[in-house]
Amino acid sequence: MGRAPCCDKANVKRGPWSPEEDATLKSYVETHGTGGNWIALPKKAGLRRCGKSCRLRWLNYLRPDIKHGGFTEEEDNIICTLYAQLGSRLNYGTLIKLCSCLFRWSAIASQLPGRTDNDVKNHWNTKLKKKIMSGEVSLKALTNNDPLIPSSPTPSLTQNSVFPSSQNQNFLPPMLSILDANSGFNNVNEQNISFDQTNGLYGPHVMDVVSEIGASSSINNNINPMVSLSGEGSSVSDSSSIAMNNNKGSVSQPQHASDESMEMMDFGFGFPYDLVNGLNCHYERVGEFPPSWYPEWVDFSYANIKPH
DNA sequence: AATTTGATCAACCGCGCCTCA
DNA sequence: GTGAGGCGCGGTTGATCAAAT
Repeated sequence: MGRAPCCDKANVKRGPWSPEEDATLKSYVETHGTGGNWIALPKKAGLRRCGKSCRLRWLNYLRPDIKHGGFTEEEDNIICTLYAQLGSRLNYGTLIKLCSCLFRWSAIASQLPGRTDNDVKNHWNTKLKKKIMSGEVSLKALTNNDPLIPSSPTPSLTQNSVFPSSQNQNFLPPMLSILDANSGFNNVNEQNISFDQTNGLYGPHVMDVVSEIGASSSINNNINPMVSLSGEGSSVSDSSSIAMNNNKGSVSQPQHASDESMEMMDFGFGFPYDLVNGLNCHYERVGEFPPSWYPEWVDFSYANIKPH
């Protein structure tokens, strides 16, 4: 039995908004505000629309500070830069996808005044991704001097965090740190995972491990991987942790190897395997991703990106 | 001129998380 | 502590328009 629908779908209008509906919604919100209840708003405003639809229309189109039109080159750069920080972290995971940790377009959008997460997402999927694939644009990590990056690592990580401290010269990059934490996965141990810090290359076994995660037969059935991100979706986080959790059903873990393991090769949100592989599993541009920088990278996503 | 293909983006959808009774 | 209601998120769909054939 699924959840109850948020509205009576038979009696609400769907599809494109008419200018009259826009005017009604805009006028109502500007006069009365949302009242903290989008579900009740359409009835009060006299609209035959779902509350969620009203909210989306307001946030993505009618809000007074919304920017319409093409993205500037500067905005593209910001998106690419932030994607390199946040997006690639997601790619590390296949794993993270497994763990239901969602990539946050809203975090990127929050750095672009007047842009919505929907805008940024569409722009990325339709234009930037293609530019990157064609080599026209490159994903570039920020430097430590970049104003978007904290000047020093924020004290946000708990002692239980699997992410390494800046002082640890032998840490693995994030993906392997995560893998390493999930000791329930077969073949994940110091003998068969290697990372050449001089050349910035993962050892050849890494992708085998990642692929293995996509196959339920290789996962210890008693263990459910879970990434717990405190503050997710609400406010700035002051801690983060990655923990193992045995609660069945709390985390989406593939139950059938075939489809899920194939899907794994896509690494989430349409990022082709080859590109992800190039970016994350072989640090050909190691100069742009100095290993000593990873801790800040990790911190950054939790401590400095503020949701709307 | 007609048709097909591709690009764009507004809108919908389902689901996880949060709040509150 | 629990469950319902609501919010906010990323993923996906589909309508529309432009370009190509």
